[in-house]
Amino acid sequence: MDEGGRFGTTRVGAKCGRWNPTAEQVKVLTDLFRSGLRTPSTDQIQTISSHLSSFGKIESKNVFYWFQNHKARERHHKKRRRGGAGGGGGGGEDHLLLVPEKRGARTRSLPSNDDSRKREEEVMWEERQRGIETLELFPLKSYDLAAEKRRSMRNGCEEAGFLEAGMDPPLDLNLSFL
Amino acid sequence: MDEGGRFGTTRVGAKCGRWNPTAEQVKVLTDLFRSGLRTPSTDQIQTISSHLSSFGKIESKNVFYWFQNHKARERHHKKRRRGGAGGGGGGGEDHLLLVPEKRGARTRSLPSNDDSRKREEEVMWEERQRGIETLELFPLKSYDLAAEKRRSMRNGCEEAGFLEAGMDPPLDLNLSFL
DNA sequence: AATATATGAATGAAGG
DNA sequence: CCTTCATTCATATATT
Repeated sequence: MDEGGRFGTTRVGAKCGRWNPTAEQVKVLTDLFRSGLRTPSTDQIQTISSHLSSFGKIESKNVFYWFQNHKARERHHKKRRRGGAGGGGGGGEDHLLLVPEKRGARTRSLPSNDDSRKREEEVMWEERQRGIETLELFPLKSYDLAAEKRRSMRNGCEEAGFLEAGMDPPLDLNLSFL
Repeated sequence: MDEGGRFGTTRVGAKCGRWNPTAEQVKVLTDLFRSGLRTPSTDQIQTISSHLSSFGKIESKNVFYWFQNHKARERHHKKRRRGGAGGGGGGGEDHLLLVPEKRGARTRSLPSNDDSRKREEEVMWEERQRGIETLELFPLKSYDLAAEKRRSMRNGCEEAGFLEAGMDPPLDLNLSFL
């Protein structure tokens, strides 16, 4: 059937688990995207979400994920371009007035002139790596916890399946090693 | 499409190129986080990593990234509210025994061994470390430890009525609000 | 109904 | 720390 079922607040598959954008919401989001907006700031997300809430339930994270996904897929979507299905509804005519968001204007407003606060945390990690790499090989201490578990695979991608099957993990959360 | 994703214990199906934490690993990390640990030191990272290696392949950087991501996202989830995800599979009780670190024994500062290189960045970190030195006791807010794995997705509709913010959004499609 | 595709949601990894 | 990219999982929807 056509996607006509998802109009207004009467969406066919509108369950509670997952946000199902209405056609209007998608349209606005798409317009914003086509206008150049790719990574909205927190403030913009809030604003967009508030305005889009008039068309149905929506949260800020939905807007955040939408742009995140749309941007990521727009780039990797050049190969298998297929008809718009699912939420790709659309079809509508409306003009959009959007002011182009300047890149770099985030909520955090990182001052560009303040270079003194330029802490090199990357270096921090690099230094950490150096120390860890040389330490990770030899045993640190003795843990009774290590003897508790009998892991079957330490090498390879597939882990064991004794965890989530419904049984409790064989370990007791004794984290006193810290 | 292949849907053999997270079945059983871990997210089997993921490739080996990326760390795929097991349920136990996530549980331990979550417990540590709940205990107040936010920015583990190098020592703590390597210790945690060593212990967690019993449950599967893991590297120090995985622990480092996990805490970084978890902290950042936990903060965002304050506003973004997460949807139906994991469901707290297993989720039993978790008794955590954390030995408070000795005050003054800065985990980050390497002992007066022969550490000749001391960056300024570390000083910045030290002041932050002080925050977690005295965190073992005060109760953290309830963290959603239900995000470990998604196995029980048969959750009923939790809500459908409470929208955030007002119910009187302007109907104009003018997106000049940005 | 079964399969395929689109897309929402989550998170590991990395950059700055 | 904060922001962003890349992958992956999970599910709604379309198509056959």
